[in-house]
Amino acid sequence: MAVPVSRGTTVEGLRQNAAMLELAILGFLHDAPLHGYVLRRHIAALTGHVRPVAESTLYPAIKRLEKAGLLVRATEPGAVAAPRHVLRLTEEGGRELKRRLAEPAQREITDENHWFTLLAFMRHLADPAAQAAVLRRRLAFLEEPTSFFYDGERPLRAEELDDPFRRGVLTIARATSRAELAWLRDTLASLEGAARRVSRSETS
Amino acid sequence: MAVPVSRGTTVEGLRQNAAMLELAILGFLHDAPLHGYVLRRHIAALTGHVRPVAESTLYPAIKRLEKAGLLVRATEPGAVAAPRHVLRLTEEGGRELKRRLAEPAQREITDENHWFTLLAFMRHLADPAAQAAVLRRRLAFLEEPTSFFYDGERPLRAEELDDPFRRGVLTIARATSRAELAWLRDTLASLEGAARRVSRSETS
DNA sequence: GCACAATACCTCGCAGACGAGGTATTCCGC
DNA sequence: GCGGAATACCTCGTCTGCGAGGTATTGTGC
Repeated sequence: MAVPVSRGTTVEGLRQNAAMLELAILGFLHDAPLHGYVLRRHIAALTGHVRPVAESTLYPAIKRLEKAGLLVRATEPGAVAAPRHVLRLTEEGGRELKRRLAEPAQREITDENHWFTLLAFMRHLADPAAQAAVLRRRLAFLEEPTSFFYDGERPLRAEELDDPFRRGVLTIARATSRAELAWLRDTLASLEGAARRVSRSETS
Repeated sequence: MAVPVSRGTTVEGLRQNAAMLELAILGFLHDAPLHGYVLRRHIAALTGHVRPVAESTLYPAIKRLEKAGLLVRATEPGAVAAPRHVLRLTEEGGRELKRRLAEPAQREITDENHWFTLLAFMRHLADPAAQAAVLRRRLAFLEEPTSFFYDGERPLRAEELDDPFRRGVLTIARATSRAELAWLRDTLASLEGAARRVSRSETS
């Protein structure tokens, strides 16, 4: 099974959900300055169907990022209603976004919700070699032989289960894994091609 | 887009992650009495590769369930080390498990992590009609045309995206969805057969 | 015979999630 | 001319998540 059940479990520090939300905020603001209400709708579109974000979670998150100097607010007269706080990424905010995209916590790699959020903004990490490095971490995770159900140490396969619901979990997970592995290998190949072209043009 | 951005966001009340952990505890204890340490390894095997659970989250959760009368402890001399607290589901705990399996919060239906946990213990909800009702909720969710990325109101398809990473998200999500829809329809058909057999034998 | 890992459980404190509630403005239907 | 919805933001209190740390016992390698 090789499931580590020792101190700490993750080295990565607290705030796993917060990290995902903050990444989405930074990612959307990298495209264009937005005010909170529109940002909320963007986030609802991205992850809301799976995992809704409450207003009372979003607004404090914006404040945290402002306090950390990653974004600034400009109050504008409301176009249609109350005055709006237009949020703009600072240079430090842009750097932090790239750092978070390049060095995601392990949970960001393993949890599909987090991983999809990471992928949604991965293009902002302009360097193809750095992008490939992150995809390779996901590839390594998917290549580990893990199941959800075990007979002692041995992972069980769908065919070995009587329970139709547990069999469903494994069937679905396997289909996802197959599709993602194919996509990962394709995309890694083209990123590695791009990385070679970049390094060639730099040395010439 | 039809993403509701109004009061509340979810009616279901707090404790979404807690609900998932508690379900896993109740579900494992329904099979057999366990002590905390073994329970922790079971949970690590089930969801730990994706989303590890810290000791300092598990033990308080056990206490909550004990306080709520859903499980009882019996202290046993440690077989190999310190004394162990063997946890056993109460009758009320068994009923609560079934209630949670039959009436999951919406997040339990939409978030894959939660949904897989629900499926892992769905067999404890012995009634095939009740099981089918839960699967139908997931089916309805998957049949809604939702994307992660939009052009205004219109959901974008993988082919329309330039960004290879966002295209990946949609490709993977589509593969998952296809596999799950096939499994859901199969399983619903056989559950509905089982439900008919049950009701026939009850009336005869 | 001594350190170290594994077993087995616990508390504390900080920070985050979010429902409930509040405020103010504008637009639309009637 | 008024009620309701949408826009736009905010605070408060409660509960939860979890890293850091603590305690005690048994088994294993050197």
